[in-house]
Amino acid sequence: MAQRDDSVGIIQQELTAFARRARATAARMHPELSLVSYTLLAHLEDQKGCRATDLAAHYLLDKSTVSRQISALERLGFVERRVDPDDHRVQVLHPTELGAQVLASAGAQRRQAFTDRLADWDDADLERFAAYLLRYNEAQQCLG
Amino acid sequence: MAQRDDSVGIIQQELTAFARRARATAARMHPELSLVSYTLLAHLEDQKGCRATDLAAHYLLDKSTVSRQISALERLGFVERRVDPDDHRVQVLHPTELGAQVLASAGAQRRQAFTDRLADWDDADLERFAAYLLRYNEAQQCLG
DNA sequence: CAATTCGGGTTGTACTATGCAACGAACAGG
DNA sequence: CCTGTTCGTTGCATAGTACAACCCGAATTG
Repeated sequence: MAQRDDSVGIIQQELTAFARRARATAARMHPELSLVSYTLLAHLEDQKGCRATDLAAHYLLDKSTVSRQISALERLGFVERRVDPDDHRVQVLHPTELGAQVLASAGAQRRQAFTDRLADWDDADLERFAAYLLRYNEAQQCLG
Repeated sequence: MAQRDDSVGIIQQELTAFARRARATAARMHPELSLVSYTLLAHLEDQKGCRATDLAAHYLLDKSTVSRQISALERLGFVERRVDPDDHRVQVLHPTELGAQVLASAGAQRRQAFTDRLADWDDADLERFAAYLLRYNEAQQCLG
């Protein structure tokens, strides 16, 4: 049991340390797209467009926060709003061509940074690490 | 190689998703100690006291940010400053008794949340996951 | 149809976290 | 001493965030 507790403690500590540095790391990697903007824009691309309310629900953010983030992204020309013809309250958000490019570029930089950092890992370890993270985050989703 | 790239991509995505939620999660778990305050205070306890500059270097923060965070923690009575007798520029920071209690309480809540979330993992998986996270973060340190 | 409620977004306000630049204080070496 | 370096604080600016109050359009209901 002590061994198990140790493992949990390390996992807690190391994930916390990572989270603590993530924002600054993102800012250094791609200054043009903050971690928040990156995740919102990536979600829009994944979902092939969605509403501001959906983003708020998915990232546990207040709708006002999302509204401002989207305004900023629109000002930068990274997202565009399309009013839903069936319900004029709703704006369906999509990345613009430019937004998609910037997102791809930031994504490539993130990917490269991770590739470098994991360069000396062997394939089997990488695969298991990826599987563990997936499993961990799936469990987290369920807690709301 | 494709398999390897997939693994890297998943690791990038899942760590990003975790980071994105960490702040809000911490706020829900222990409202009296934000993620930032928690990590700084925890580091002080781990290191049995250290300088503001050390905290800044470790967490990639500006020294002014650390200065203000420490001021806030001092105002709350969670840390105390001891001027180094050998160098009057330096303040060695320590958690107070109260700070240690609050830290222990927040730590217990974090620990419990992780224990719950990892309840159905077997010991060997936990140990390997912990080892992977340690290895990952060690590599990150070196890039600083 | 009119009135009410509901859902999606925006805006006002306030607060926290953060960085950069300018500074002050103290040490270190000539 | 004078100069450069290190540690920390403070002034200023900015981003991210929440909450509450609001507006607008849609749905419901009497």
